[in-house]
Parts: sequence; C-alpha cells; structure tokens
Amino acid sequence: MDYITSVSKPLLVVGIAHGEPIAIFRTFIMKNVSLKDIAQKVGTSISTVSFVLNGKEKQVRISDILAKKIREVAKKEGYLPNKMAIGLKTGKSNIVGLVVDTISGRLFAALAEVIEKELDNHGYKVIYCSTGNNAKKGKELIELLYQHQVDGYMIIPAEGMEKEIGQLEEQGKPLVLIDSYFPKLKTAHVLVDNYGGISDAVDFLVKKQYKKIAFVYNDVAMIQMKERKRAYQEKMKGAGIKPLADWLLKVPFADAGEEQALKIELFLKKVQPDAVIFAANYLGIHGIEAIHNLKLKFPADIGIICFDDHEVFNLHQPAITVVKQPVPELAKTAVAILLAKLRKEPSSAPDAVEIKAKLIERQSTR
Amino acid sequence: MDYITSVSKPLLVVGIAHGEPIAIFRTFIMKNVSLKDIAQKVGTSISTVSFVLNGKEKQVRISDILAKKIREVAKKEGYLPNKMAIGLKTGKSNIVGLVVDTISGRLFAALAEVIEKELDNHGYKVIYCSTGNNAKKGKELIELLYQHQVDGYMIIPAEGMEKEIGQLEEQGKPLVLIDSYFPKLKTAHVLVDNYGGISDAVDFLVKKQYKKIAFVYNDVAMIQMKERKRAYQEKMKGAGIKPLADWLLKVPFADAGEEQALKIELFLKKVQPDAVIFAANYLGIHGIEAIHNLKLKFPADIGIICFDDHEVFNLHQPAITVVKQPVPELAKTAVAILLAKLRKEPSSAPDAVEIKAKLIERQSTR
DNA sequence: CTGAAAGCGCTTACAG
DNA sequence: CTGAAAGCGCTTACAG
Repeated sequence: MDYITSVSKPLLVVGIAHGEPIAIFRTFIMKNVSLKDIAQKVGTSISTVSFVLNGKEKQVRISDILAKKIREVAKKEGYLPNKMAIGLKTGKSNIVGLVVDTISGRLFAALAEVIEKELDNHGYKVIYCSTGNNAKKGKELIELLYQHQVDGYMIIPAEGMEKEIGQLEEQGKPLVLIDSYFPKLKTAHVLVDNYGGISDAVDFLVKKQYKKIAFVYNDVAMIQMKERKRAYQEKMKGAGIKPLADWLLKVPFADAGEEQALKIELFLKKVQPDAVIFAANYLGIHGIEAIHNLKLKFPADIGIICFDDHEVFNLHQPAITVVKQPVPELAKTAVAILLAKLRKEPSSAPDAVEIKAKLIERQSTR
Repeated sequence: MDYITSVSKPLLVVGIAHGEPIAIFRTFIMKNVSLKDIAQKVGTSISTVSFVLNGKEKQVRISDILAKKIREVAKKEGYLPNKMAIGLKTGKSNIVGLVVDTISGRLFAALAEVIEKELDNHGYKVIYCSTGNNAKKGKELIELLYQHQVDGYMIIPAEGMEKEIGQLEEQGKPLVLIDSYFPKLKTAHVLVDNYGGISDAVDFLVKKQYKKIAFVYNDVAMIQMKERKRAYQEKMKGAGIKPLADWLLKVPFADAGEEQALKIELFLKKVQPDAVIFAANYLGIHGIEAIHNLKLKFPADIGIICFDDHEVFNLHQPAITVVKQPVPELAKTAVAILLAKLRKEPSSAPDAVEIKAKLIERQSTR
C-alpha cells in the first residue's frame, strides 16, 4: 500500500471532547438509560414511566405533576427507548426493507430518495439491501429482514426470489414489488409500461425512416425485459419490417462493463444497423462506448435510443433520445400501496399499477 | 394521474401459490417458529435447543442423537431466530450502520458496494441511511441506529453531526468516518488526500500554461472542501499566480441543479478564465452544462478538470480530465479499521489514513 | 449429559 | 390515579 500518504495514530479518547469542556457533553451523553433507571430516579414504577413516555398518560389518568417530572428526568438522562425490546414485545419495528438489485444503479438511487422521504413522513425508516441479482443473496436478505421483524417490504425482484416472495405474501406481510413482478404470483406491484415504452421507441424510429433497427437487451429473465423484447418484435412486424434473428443482441448481465461494450461493438460492426434500441440504460452507456470505439457518429451514421434515462444521456453531445421511466411516480405509487397495507386499510387503490413511460427526443436520432 | 395505463386488482392470495401445489410451499413456509416450539416437538428444553442451534453442543456435551434430532426439527419447521430477541439479550445485532450524505451520489454508490461485500464476508449486514446533508436528520439517524443496537458505524460526516459523533466515540462504539472528519475529534477516519489532489491539478494546469485558473467549490464547511480550497490558493501562489477573489465561485450545496448550472454560467461569462477546477464531481457536471450553454468548446476555449471521477466524464466527448478518488481503497481501508474495532483488537493499523488521489489526463485540457 | 431459571428492556392487561 | 406481574424469544450461568 504505497498509496498511504500520511498516517497518524490518534490518542485514545475517553470522555474528552477536544476543545470542549467535558461537562457539556456529559449532559447529552447517550447512555443506556432504561425505563427502570428513570422509574428509580423519579420514585415511581416502570409502567407509569412507560405510559407517560408513550403519551398515554391521559388514558391511564396519571397526574400532571408526575407526568411532567417523568418527562423531565427522561430528557435530562437522555433516554432513548431500546428498539430491540420494543420490537420483541410488539412485533413491530417501524422499519421497511427495500431490496434492490444493485445499489449503484440509477433506478435505485432515484427510487430510494423518494421512498425514504415519503416513508419518513409516516414514521417509517428504510433499510436498504442489495442482491446483486444473486438468487441466494436475495433469499438471505429477505430472511434477514424477516428476522429483524421488518414491518413491510419493497422489493425490486430478481430471478430466483419467487419462492421467498411467495412466502412473504402467504404470511400476509405488507409487500410491494417495483419494476417487475412474477406473473404466477398476485403480489402488488408497480412498474413502468414496458411494452408501451418500447412500442413508442419503435414507432418513433420507423416514422424517421429507419429500417434496420437493432435491439440490444440482457439475459435477465424477468417480465420487464420480456415485455420490452416482445414490444420490439411485434411492433417491428406491425411496421412491415421483419427483424432478423441477428438484429437482436442479448448481453449477459453478469459480464464486466468492458466485456459488454466489446460485445456491442462486434455486434454493431457485423450487423450494421441504421438504428439501435438499447433496452436498459447501462446497456446504452456501454453502447455509446462501443460506438465511440467504432468511430461512428450519431445521428449521422447510426440512430440510437435508450430505454430509461441517465445523467450521461442528457449531458452527452449529441444528447441521447430516451424513453424515460417516471421513477418518482413509481416510487410514490409503491409507497402509497405499501402504506395502505401497513395500515391494514382495505386497499381502495389498485394493487397492480403500470405507469406510462415518456419518449424524450434529443439529438441521437435524425 | 392520467399516467396510469392499466390496472388490475389481484385476487386475494391466501396460502396459494399459483401453478405450484400448496404442499411444496408448506414445507418451507416462514412461520414464527420459536425455540420453545422446537423444544416441545423434540421433547427437550429450550436451553438445549439453543445450545445445539448455536453450535455449542460439544462444549455442553449434548448427545449426538439429540443434537441431530434438534437440527432436523429446526430445519423442517423452518426455524429462523428472532434477531430482536437475540439483540435484546446480547446487545449485539451484527449490523453496521452506514450513514451517508446523499444516496444518489457516486461516492455513496461506489463505497456501498465494496463495504457491503467486505462486511458480508465477516458476518455483518449493512443498514444505509442518508442525511441529505441535514444536521437534524443526521442526529436522528445516529440515534436510530443506536437504538437499534447497531454494532458499528461508518459515517460520511456532514456539518452539525459533530456532537453525536463525539458521543458515539465516548461510548466506545466502533466507528470510522469516511471522506471527511472533524479536526477537533480524534475519530478514526479514512479519506482521500484532498490537498495533494488539488495540488496536482493546479500543477498540471500551470505546466500547460494556463494562467487564469478559476476554482468552483461549494459551501459545505467540512475539512475535505477546506483542504481543496487551501491547496488551490497555496499552489497558485506558489506558481507565482495570485488568484483574485473573484476567480473563486462558491455554489450553495442546497441549490437546485439548474440553479447551480446557471450560477456557474454567469460566473464563467463574467470572469472568463482560461481554465476551471471543479472541486466536486457534481459541480463538474453542472459546469459542463454551463459551458454547453455558453457555447464554449473545451479544450479550445477553456480547460477543465474535476475533482472526483464520474461516468459522465469518461463518456463525454471530449472526455474530462479528473483527479480520481481511490474509492475502493477508501472503502476497504475503512472496513479494515472498523473490523479491528468490532473485534476489539488492539488496532495495529493506523486509525487516520489519507490515500492519494490520481490525476487522469483526458481531453478537456490542451 | 440436560433442564430450570434469571434477565435483557420493553408493553399492557389486571388489580387495587 | 398507580404498581406488580406476565411475557415477547432468546442466552447463559448454575445446579444437578
């Protein structure tokens, strides 16, 4: 590790706040203060303290003086309830588990921000976990969340998670899937209108007189990708163009980035399409790399359009035309469904929602 | 919501797995099976079951037959230990809390992936939380993690979290800061060599004969940004160039993206530097927008260099020269420090590490 | 070799 | 108006 430039070993710091008098910190120090401690200090019982601190003093008719005293002491001592104990007792955690495929994906980042904010407004915290599209990890994570008594689940499902998701459902756990679902299960889900999005892309390219339109997708055998592919094939046929088998390129999801770019490069070189649809944003990114490497220019040499937007596409010169997923709407809708389930409301809203994607024309098509 | 395209209300699914016989699911169903249940089924005591399931059968000399039986029943019943109960009893959760500023940032995404994998190898799961650079939220999140008996903390500190971080330290909680730290506290931390990184950038530009080098930074009053600014000022002076006050632009972190781009645009228009250093990657992204809007070309009209890499910079044409943070090394080092603390090892490694950044020349400078 | 019992920190009927 | 007590599901000395 010749990387390390400068190191220093800090002093052992015990109870000292550098530059600050220790007394100030003492007041706010987080100790393991329990209800028992407070009860003793105040000279009352644990139950009374619990009632007051949970705002149930009126129901149980505890005197204002006592209640006030209890609150004061709790504050002074810096009481923080032990969530483990509460969870064990009540079976509730006020936590929602969000399971995603990869944490570095754009979809996740955009989703997470909205979901965290929305759920926070309702008193729920979010735990994130990522499966890396690995079935075993997915199973483990769901079990882990289950063991931690998570109240609700939001899952971007991956291959191989069908069984665990089915089990959560059987248990009646509040659960909503995002971005995909398993057709065999009737789990609540919200996702983009994949079929419609790719249909729009094909229509758009056909109207622009593109003829040889290629389609680059991945090997994730989930409904969202299947729908995109189906839309491509049906719409092409509808336009009177029969796409040859070799106009389609399936890039393994697990391949390294450079490997994917290389495969796309070879594909484009061989097939020489006049336009390409990339069925996922990361494929589009690798596609741009490939096109750069081939020294092709777009839209002059080739037209491109990508399903799902990304910062890169907007900033690129020329900017890339995309089919944009309404990610904030997806997130909000999913949260709304989950909240209804958490509240055990007779969900008035539909439990299976598709939201339209929107084609945004930029400069990567003629 | 005219966005909604098609909706359908699934059947109520209770104990039915569509297309699969119910019996198959029954076997694996996640019930709330407890030690007590297993003890009853086997006809032994809770403690014996606990010992066996925790692999302590040898220590306590439980007969192989009994142990085997217990394991069988546990498996058949789908026993999953209640982590709340374990946590309450042991005070351990096997969870590490990772607190970041924003979850959609590149730094977070790259860090999270490495951290999750490394900690997973050691039996720890990760909970992510984001503060949105809001001091109040930061405080709440640390408290929340504390209440959930998290075993260790990895924190990208933001302004206003000093007190809580000091408290964690006083409590002797395993804790390591990433990307920044508070000079007054001696908390373990690992970050990039900010001073060296910007120094290299200035040297590089000076060597390329740039004279009027501007510096765009933000108002986050944390050490990492202060160091970057200090490096700019000192190195410019060292090169015999006295940067005027108006060569520096401080962009409020809280501003919306377009607002930031606009401020940078006006700044560049007014100051007309021949090169700009952007002190954070998102500033560079807004800077590129601004430069596009001004119809300037780089490197012809202006040279640019950005602290911290981003997908956008590599894919942009021309690609942007950057000072790259060694994010995986940061993450690995931080995890190593934290693990030592979790194991209560007399940390042999240094507790304060700076890792060198690396200048990557691309095409945005002449 | 195995079990009864205490206790982690809470909540919440129940009794007074 | 307030307190004693049971119990959530575990772990772990302790006793036999």
